[in-house]
Amino acid sequence: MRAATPESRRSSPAAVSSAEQLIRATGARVTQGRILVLEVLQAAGRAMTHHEIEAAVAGPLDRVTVYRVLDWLTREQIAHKIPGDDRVWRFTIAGQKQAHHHAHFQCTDCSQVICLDDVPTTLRPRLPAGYRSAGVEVTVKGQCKSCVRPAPRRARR
Amino acid sequence: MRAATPESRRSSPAAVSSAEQLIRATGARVTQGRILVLEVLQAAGRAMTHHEIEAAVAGPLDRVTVYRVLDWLTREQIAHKIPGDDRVWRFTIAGQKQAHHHAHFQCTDCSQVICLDDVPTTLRPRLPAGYRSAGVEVTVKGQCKSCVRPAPRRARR
DNA sequence: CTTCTGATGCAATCAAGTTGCGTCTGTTCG
DNA sequence: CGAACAGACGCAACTTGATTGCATCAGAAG
Repeated sequence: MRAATPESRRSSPAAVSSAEQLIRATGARVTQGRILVLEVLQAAGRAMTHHEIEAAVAGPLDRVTVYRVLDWLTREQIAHKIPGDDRVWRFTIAGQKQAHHHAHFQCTDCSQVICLDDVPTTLRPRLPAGYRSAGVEVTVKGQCKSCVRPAPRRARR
Repeated sequence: MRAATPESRRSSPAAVSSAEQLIRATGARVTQGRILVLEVLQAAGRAMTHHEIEAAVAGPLDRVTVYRVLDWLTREQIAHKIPGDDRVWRFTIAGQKQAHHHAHFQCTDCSQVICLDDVPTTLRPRLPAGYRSAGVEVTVKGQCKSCVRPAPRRARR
């Protein structure tokens, strides 16, 4: 799975991930923080909060750095920033099919967010005169797999 | 438009509003704070932040009281709590047609939110196995009337 | 009018997120 | 390879929307 990069300067055996390539492609600096955070996001199949990401990152990365990396990833369109019902941002890797329209699912019990890729958000709502639409966000509310049957996991707050 | 209430104990000429009736119907106490906040929400045709509501209320109501009234209104299903892109809650009166499905519009410039009542949110997205849907929220992103043409009003923050 | 429950006001507190600044480190260039 | 520079990082302080504890006040019932 080795990529075209000439040599791995890092000792980690799983080095030169697609994360690193993705970051390098932007032309910006390829730093440890960016690689680690992006790898975490890629590994997770769901939207993660800043807290979760910070905890999941291997090396100890500063709170603020994680915020800044996430902000940068969002600006670079690599990640996607989602407002939740608990006033906490969540982030996911922005896949290509999620370019303009795609839907999210948010659990009303544990606030977890996942992406729903196969939702045809073809509806074109009628806006009041003078308003301009730039896209539609669809969020399905309900209970996730983990909360629908067992005792609901309450949101961490 | 006078209601069945025997006597208005308040000096305000426009007394015994539908707000007061609505609150009385819940069986809970009819207090000044609740009336004032609900009247503000009813008068506004859009979603308001806590700040806006506090400013719009006539008598000086404590910050915390406004929070608590809004919380109560939301629990009572009279109001509707909307998470925005600026980490600020917004509230609207929950009309009957907005019972389960209805859409919001949020301006990407000034963060203002309005309700779109006539959006047929008939889409029924396919969820992963084990997930249970409890409703769909549709949010249209774009520019509002005030921000589409003149210099954009930046969000208050 | 009295009583009682629950709403209110005030102050303190919380937590997610942001900012300023000095230091460190990728990257480039010689 | 080593120096130089811009940009990223770490730390601490700060901002702000929202929440909580507690003493007091005020609807509603009797």
